[in-house]
Amino acid sequence: MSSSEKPSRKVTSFDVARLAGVSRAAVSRTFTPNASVSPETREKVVKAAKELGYRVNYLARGLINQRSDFVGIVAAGMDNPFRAMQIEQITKNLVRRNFRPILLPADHGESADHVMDQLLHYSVSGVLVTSDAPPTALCAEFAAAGVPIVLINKADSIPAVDRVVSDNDTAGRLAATTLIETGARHLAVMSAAAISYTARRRQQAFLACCHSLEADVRVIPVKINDYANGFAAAAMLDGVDGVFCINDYMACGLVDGLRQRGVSIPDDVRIVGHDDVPQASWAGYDLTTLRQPCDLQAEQAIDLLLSRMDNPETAERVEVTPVSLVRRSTA
Amino acid sequence: MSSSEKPSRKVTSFDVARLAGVSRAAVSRTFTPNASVSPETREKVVKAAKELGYRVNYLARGLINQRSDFVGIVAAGMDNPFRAMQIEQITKNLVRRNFRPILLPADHGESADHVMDQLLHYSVSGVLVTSDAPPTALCAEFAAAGVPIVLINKADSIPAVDRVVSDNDTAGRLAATTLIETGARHLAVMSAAAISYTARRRQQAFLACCHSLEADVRVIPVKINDYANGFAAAAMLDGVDGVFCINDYMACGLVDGLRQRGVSIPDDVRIVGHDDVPQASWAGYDLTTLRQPCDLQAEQAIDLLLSRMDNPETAERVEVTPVSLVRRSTA
DNA sequence: TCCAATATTGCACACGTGTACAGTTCCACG
DNA sequence: CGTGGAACTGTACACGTGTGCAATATTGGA
Repeated sequence: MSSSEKPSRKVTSFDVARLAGVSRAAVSRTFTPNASVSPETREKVVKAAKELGYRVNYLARGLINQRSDFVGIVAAGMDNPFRAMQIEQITKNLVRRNFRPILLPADHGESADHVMDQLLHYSVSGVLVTSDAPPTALCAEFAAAGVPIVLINKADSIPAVDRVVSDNDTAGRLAATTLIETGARHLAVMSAAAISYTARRRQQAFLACCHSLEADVRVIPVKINDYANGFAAAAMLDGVDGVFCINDYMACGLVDGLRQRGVSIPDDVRIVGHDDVPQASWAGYDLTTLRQPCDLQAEQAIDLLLSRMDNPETAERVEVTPVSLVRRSTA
Repeated sequence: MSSSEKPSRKVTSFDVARLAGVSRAAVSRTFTPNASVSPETREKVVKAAKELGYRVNYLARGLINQRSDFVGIVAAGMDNPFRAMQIEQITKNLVRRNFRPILLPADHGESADHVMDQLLHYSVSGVLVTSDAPPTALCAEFAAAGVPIVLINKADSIPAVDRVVSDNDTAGRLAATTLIETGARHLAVMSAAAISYTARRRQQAFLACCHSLEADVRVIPVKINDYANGFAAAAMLDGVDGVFCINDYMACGLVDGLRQRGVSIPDDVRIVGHDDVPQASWAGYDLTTLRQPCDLQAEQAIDLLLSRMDNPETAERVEVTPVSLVRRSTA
């Protein structure tokens, strides 16, 4: 009201110290956990701070602590709903643990280099990579610079770089057995194996399982694992009566493409997807799919980050998260 | 190879200066745009920097420049695909302009306070708010602290707080005329007007247009503008043959709900959505909808941010982005 | 050759904070 | 009352950088 302050300058710990009649160190200690301050000093400081609207400058704190509470998230393909789920889980988890997530979209391959390079200018506490095209060399550089880095669903084994990967082998096997069990005899797997480790791995496991069961199986290659490619692929399914789509995003496209061609699901063609994105449970699709617990993945990835912050010398670790079959109406 | 350096300590401009045989100021100037350095000095510095793997510490730079290149993004309801589009556009635009987006999920109302409060500890260059529940008081506090803040699709007019809003009035009118034009006679609008300014505004415009055309119209209130509520609302449509869904996310639910009840679209019920999310163009829905240009919104929001950074005293401004009708098969 | 104008350089300070160290106060116990 | 210890406080330095200012080197012209 009457306090018509002009906040032209940021208020610093000096101002608070002066107003509270204590040393600046006392102010610092008041806002530092586990520091030694007497109750009355603390009270004076808190009062003065509130009056001035003081907030600790975390950048300055990070400068001296060599640790900034920032965590970089490198993500590509944000049109895929699963990516959105991932990012939501990761950011929420980070914020809950008092980190600040810096979100870096890295779609065009070469831009990932540039974008990740930028991160090295901030003293990020760590980096999470969910991109499909991570520059391996750059990851190694982060590790060399002492920045903990965790890859989610990535291939490359890099010294000192931890990973969280979904159980793709079980996924491929469950997909195959479910399709066969529900009556499919001529199977196929749709994936852009060339550009995605995850797709490659699931495809291999699926094929291996089919072969061991002596089932007829073929590969339907696509360029990108997205809706449009799934939709278009509906035209290339002659004779196939059971398809494993490497992700739900593409599976939705396939379902729509098949329906448009008058193919009945699951009577003519059975479909199993992967990820359990929200759309998979929508009544319009009701996809049978393999759920990937992206909340758990976020949790484990950040745990790995923290653990490596404490002792950076550990050998690289791999956490495998379980998949679970969600039976719906497409298989 | 042979250079078995132990990078235990961060390399600073001192190290570079020593190796290059120049002063530390020369190093700083080399990496500062528009600074005066001779070509040969610059070359020596660049060479030394590359050899040591030196990177400017942006936190320290921000400390002295009073300006970190961080921009906070406060977002809620990330399950809505439109939010994902928004976040993708905003982050890409920010990165392109050499800012670092800090993504803050703020779902549970009171947590928005806490989360935004955290931002004041970093010298963020600005804040973008897309949340449906923005703490007005806190926004004012940011403005008072001299932090530029832009609201996207928000209601409150706050001194020194700029806004980008979609043209909700035109949206409501276009929805009404399109439904009537395609044969609907008993209209309805579905929205959670209580919790969302956007929903309220579109609903008002829709109702006003219906009234002026003397069309029969009613309101179908829902709790949240999401898929599940849209799906459930399919049971409450007796007599209605044209529905304006406040967003596509909910419209998808309504479509699925109606189909499950054997209602034919658009013969029995016409539907117009809003946002033009990816799913609206999926063959399974093929929603007639109102496109909101979220790339343009991101561009304008960041423009406003920059412009207010230069002169903070400007009166608050409002940019209205156009909507365009996308005719598909549901109306 | 000499001078003025310009370009470049280095010194020193500033940004806002955490914390080791030494000094002070206080309390409990012998 | 004396003493040891614990609790607290303040001083001073460190973190890594940008930049004003004065000093110096360079250039151009007469």
